Amino acid sequence: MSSENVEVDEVAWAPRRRFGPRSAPARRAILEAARARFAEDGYERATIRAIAADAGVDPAMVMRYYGSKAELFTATVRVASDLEDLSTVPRDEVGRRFAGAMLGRWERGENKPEEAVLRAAPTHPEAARSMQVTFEEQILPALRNAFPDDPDIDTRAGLILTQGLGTVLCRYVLKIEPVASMDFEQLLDAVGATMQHHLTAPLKDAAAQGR
Amino acid sequence: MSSENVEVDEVAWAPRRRFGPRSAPARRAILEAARARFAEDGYERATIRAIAADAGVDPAMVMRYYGSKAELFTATVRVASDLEDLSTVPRDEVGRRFAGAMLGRWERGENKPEEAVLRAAPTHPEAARSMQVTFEEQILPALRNAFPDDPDIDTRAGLILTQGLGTVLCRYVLKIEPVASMDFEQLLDAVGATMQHHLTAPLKDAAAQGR
DNA sequence: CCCTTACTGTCAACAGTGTTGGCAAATGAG
DNA sequence: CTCATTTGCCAACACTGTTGACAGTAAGGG
Repeated sequence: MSSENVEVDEVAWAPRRRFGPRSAPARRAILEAARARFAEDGYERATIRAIAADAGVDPAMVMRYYGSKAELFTATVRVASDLEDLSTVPRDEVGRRFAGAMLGRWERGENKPEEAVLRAAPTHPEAARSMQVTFEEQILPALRNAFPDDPDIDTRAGLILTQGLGTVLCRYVLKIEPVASMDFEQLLDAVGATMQHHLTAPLKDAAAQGR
Repeated sequence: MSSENVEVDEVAWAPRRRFGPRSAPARRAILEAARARFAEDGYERATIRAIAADAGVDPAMVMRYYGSKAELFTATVRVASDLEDLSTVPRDEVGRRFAGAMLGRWERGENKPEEAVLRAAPTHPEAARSMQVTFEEQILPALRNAFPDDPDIDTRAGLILTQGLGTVLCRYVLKIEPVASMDFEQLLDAVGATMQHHLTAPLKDAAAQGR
């Protein structure tokens, strides 16, 4: 391999590797098996060998196609969750609507990738960062759209996240009673109310630091 | 069903076997090193070999004294969190006081065992169960004491847990902005208010399908 | 046709993990 | 002293993520 012939096309950090179309079925099978294993067993307990066995390929192929276990994980959690438009919702109902959108997916079980990343986040910084990105790209714009004139909307969105993530964690991940078995409508009512509180209640002045 | 053992030795929490007092320093060193490693690295990334190296003992000694990595973990998270008596607090201030007690420990960094168990809980069912026990033995009695006549206090305590755990998760574990860098007093005010809401706001009737 | 080249797959190996059992030294009781 | 128990060290096992060498395989050009 001569040096002049090598094209240094943007491979610096690009996750884009070049593979022929012949391996597409194998790659897809790997991704599918990884999604299931990660969601069910969590990041650490899901082994590459098990994923490869589920997909019917050699473990080395997983490495070849996805680089590492961490990259395979990030590939599985690449999801575009479409949050409904909240700009037309009455301001005193946004909290309830947001709670319904967030909890509803978990209640219906349409949350495989999110469950995987939430289970991995506390011990895997990359997963935690993925949650930060999801918050900034999904939740924050939706709430900014609903309250375009509120200067504190970012802080309020963060507070809403604490209530939402905590509910999801207790009910669907840790399964802590009585939250796990609580009537969904009752839970939705309470969580929606506190989210609404975070959205509209006056915030304590924190300008003491900005002299 | 109370057992007769009243004296809980700091070190003598070995599974079944009895060990001589000569190994007490080693056992204590192991427990201390494990506490630090589990809190900092999480359950899976904290290796027994590293814990043994920190404690200056052979990895096999960890197994001999604590049986397994999981048992060592449960030994480290045996914590008696002192929750203040809430029975004398005015009813409209319990939420704020509880938020201060829960978040204050994390803000001051007095939370090593809790951080370890919270990081491990999403992927380790035993850790999740440990959180259930903590909720039942610490949080629930304290709130029952503060609201002895409320028949829904268990449900309300669960709702409070969702707000509390979510806040801790976002701010101290996942470090999601803007919650992580938010002014503590402002955060405490908002979280305390929603906890108060969970405590005193009317609950939606869930008896429709209950009977 | 063969030859070249890149892609696809298989296998073995490496360093690291939790865990186990064997064996030597130390300690204390008789 | 002898002897049994405790304490510690070491090597090994099965497993993990990861790497590299090697063998088929499809495509394209002479």
